[in-house]
Amino acid sequence: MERFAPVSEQYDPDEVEESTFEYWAETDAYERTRKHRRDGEDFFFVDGPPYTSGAAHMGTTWNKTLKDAYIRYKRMQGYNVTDRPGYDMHGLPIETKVESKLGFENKKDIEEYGMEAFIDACQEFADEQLEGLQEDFKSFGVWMDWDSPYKTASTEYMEAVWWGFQQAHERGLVERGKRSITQCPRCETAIAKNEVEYHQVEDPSIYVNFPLAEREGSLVAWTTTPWTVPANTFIAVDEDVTYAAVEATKDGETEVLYVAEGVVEDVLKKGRYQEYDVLETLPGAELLGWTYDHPLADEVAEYPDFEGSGEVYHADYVEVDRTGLVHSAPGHGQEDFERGDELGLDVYCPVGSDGVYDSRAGDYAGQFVRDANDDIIADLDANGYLLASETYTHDYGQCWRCDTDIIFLATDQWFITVTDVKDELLDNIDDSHWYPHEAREDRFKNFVEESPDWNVSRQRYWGTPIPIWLPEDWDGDMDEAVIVGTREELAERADQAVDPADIDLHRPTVDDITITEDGTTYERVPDVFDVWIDSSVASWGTLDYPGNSEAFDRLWPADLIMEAHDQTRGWFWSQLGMGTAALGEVPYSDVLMHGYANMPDGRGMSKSKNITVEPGEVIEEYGADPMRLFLLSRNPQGEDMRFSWDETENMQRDLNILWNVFRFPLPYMRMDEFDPEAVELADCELEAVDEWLLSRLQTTVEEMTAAWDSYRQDEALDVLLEFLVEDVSRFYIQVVRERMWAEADSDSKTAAYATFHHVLTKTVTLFAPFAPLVAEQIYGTLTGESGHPTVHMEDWPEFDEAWYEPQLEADIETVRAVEEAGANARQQAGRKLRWPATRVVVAADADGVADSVDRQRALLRERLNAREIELVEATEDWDELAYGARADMSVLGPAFGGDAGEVMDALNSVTVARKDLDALEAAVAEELGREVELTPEMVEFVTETPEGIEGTEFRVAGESGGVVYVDTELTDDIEAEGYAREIIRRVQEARKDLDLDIDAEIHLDIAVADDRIADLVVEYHDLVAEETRATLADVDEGFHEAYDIEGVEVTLGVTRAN
RNA sequence: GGGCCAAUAGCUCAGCCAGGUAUGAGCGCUCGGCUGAUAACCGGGAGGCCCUCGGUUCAAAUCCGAGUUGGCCCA
Repeated sequence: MERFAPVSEQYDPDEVEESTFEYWAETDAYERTRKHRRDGEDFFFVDGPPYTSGAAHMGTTWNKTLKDAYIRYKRMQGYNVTDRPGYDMHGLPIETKVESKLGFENKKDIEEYGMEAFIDACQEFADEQLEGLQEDFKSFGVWMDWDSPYKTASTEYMEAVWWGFQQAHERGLVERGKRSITQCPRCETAIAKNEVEYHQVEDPSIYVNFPLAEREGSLVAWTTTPWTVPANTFIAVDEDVTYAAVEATKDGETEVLYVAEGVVEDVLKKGRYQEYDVLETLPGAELLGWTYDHPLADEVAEYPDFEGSGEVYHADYVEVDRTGLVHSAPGHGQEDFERGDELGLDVYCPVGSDGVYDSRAGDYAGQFVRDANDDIIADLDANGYLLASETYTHDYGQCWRCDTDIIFLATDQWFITVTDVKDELLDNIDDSHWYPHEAREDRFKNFVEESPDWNVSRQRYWGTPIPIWLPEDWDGDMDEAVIVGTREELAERADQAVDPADIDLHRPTVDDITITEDGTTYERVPDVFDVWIDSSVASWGTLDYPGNSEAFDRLWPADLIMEAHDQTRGWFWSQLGMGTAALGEVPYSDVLMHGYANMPDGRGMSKSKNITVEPGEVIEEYGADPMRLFLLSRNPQGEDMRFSWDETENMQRDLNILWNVFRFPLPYMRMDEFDPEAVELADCELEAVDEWLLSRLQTTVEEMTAAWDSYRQDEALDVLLEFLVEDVSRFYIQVVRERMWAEADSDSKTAAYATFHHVLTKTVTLFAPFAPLVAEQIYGTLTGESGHPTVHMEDWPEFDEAWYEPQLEADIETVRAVEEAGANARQQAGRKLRWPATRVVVAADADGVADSVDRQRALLRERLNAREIELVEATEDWDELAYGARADMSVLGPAFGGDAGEVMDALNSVTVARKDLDALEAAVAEELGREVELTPEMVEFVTETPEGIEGTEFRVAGESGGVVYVDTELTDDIEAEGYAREIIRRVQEARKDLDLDIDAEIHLDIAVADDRIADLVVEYHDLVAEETRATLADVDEGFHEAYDIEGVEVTLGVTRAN
């Protein structure tokens, strides 16, 4: 880019985006930046892979923006950053999308269509989505290695999964087992707990009598799943609860029922018994071991009838609710399963993976379980075991993909038994640093402590095949199983010819491979891994390990990962588990856990409910950089974000200020052919404000760096924007304007140019990680050929002690406070800034303030347009002042106890003529109606503006600074200058209206209607001429305009000279 | 139902950990000013049951308890 080239008058995000993207492409900016840091210290960042279905939403956008910003920051600090993006491409969500695209209803349709073709369709779908996501991420300036993302569906990556699994196996952490799992009968697979969504459904609610075998009466249990009754194995009671034997009468017949004492009346009412009699009460412990007959023994010939079945046991999950006895079927319910496991009971489950009863279910065989509910209820009724039947609306789990009601089944699944290494997991957690720290201590540790073994198997197609080969009559001994870890290993052990360089590890290719060793042939189990397993190995999968070990040896474990808080139990956890199971270590060092992106009103975003703010819309409305700035201005540590259109607009305005600030000096620098390379800042004759701005830059750099390094880029941005808006725009530019405008070359002007150029270049460098697009444009315009090809190759600015002047910063802070108060006082006096004040009196409250004012008198005079600055030291009083007092409650509270508030009010309301404690006590006593004893520590005296003088208090660094008084007395000279400045302003306006270049010379004709004023103005003709680049002359043609200035008519004529 | 987090001006948020008058900040609103950055910039003003209820304390936005609403996670 050409240095100091003219730029558009306004910040236009669209234009900036377009030209920057073009520039990046032309110059290979990304590749060059990476190359530039090739020899830097390694920084291993790992991208948490987004799932490849759908476009980037605001949450993903926030996440990627944060990642991009931190990667850029780290690069600027010299690191060689790993920035490979990742995509999570396997799993049921994509399968169901493809199924619905192809019009499939269930697994059989897939088998008919052909597994290979179906998997190809899934691959194609995932690839398409991946491309869309990449384009989304690029659209807001993210720089990652888009040309070679890691894909969980790639052969290299699946191998990384296999390897990790094999490592876990070698540590003895893989086993097959029956578990009660949540099954989607449509998808015919187990689904993870977090994939279960809860909806309100209406289910049967039945009370079933289980007839006691060895004594009279029945046990009454309640259930909402009649279809689990065939699998009833035992009845659970609470041994510490009291139960009642009740003789109940209905329609002349009596029977004995056992229920918890506390619910007798409720149950009997449900059963519509007319009378009842409590025969006896007994503790639950006495019921233990009682036996009963299966209520569907006739219908289900092969009902659970084995050692220990049909008995009463204690269980912790029993509550005195409904009946106080719980129908338990370990083949279905999860708690039932666990208790049955403890009791050593067999697991009986007469239901297939599609939710259809098998032959063991007798009369119900072939029926879908939920469809059998009515028959079962009818049969129970016919058998005389139905006490009551009604319906019940409750939350019930459904498959997140297809909304089918889930069922609980005990089936054979593969597990990684992370519970065996729980202590190691908890130890390893301490090796990671979490931001915010509490998330690790509270949320994560709680979760890990309570987490069960991992069911890693899914009975599906589009996933990494589980690399387990089993002999035909396998007995469950893992030593007899073959677990393959790499392609090479597979090629070596397979019976078939396998080319490791070429093989696709997906089903069905691997399904056909067998292994024969020592005369035994092994076949692969048909399952695939749960998709969560894929991403759990990202820390080595992203490095193509084990296929390639160089990067792994050098980089692993990850230096940094960052995701939202839902990943606590997701990716943060799965990586810890897999890292520990496979390598005995936590695979990441730093974790930045951010929040969720919510709607402006605080609701969660939801694509399906059409409650979203789309990143594309925001970019279109306000631009990519403003959106990024907004996202990066939010606290990234745990807290949810509310998206705000208004705040995004504000960011655009702030960038417009950046644009204006940078644009301001360009015409002058161009005109004077300023060459930043030829001027050494240290050799310039810097003025105080220049030194001040350079010092402020150091402070800004230091504060920003500290914020970045503690993962608070939002605070860094605050500091930067404040520096830009407050220091550069609102102060430095205002002060430096006259120096820039001066016609003649001067050391002062050069110093201003050099300062400005240096500060702007550094400032835009500091902006680079936040707003990479506009930063690039500005940087290019400031540096031209002399800088790096891209701002993103710049080093992160370092704090430079040599330019740091804290005293000067404090001085200017005081100057600005005084200036602001002075402007206020002027306004009260109705005196414009253009009219000089004869004097300004600063009555300081503190020595430091007085010293600062004293040192900066010249600057203050200029800023306040005052002829004189008078200073009243802190130790002095100004005769005409009155004083008030302010209470210090930290002293007053303990001293006065309950009366403190009252004393405070009195103190605050009185005034005295002197800063005198006795006088104050007297005044307070008067106000309060009684004497109080005050100490100097209790009060702070404050100046108050006396009548007749225009004064305004000011504060410095949160402390009272003093009062600024403006004397607005008019003299001839002041009037003369006032009018002259009014004229200058109007001439400047005319110059602009006439579209004159800033260095164009003019002829100026001034006619003042009032003779006295006309004479006064003549005194300032030189000033007017200089400021407007004018020669005073008669102007007959061209611009003529009459103005009313303070009631005096002034006519100006302006024309271009020559 | 359980765990974690949040609630302060119209909006977005500081302040809370280490209790002491909310001079709260920016934006917005409004009135005024400035004027070769000008769709920029500066000053004044209005605007608060600090989510609710209890407790601790001389004193609570801040600490504690219960609740409400929202977010995430787990049932």
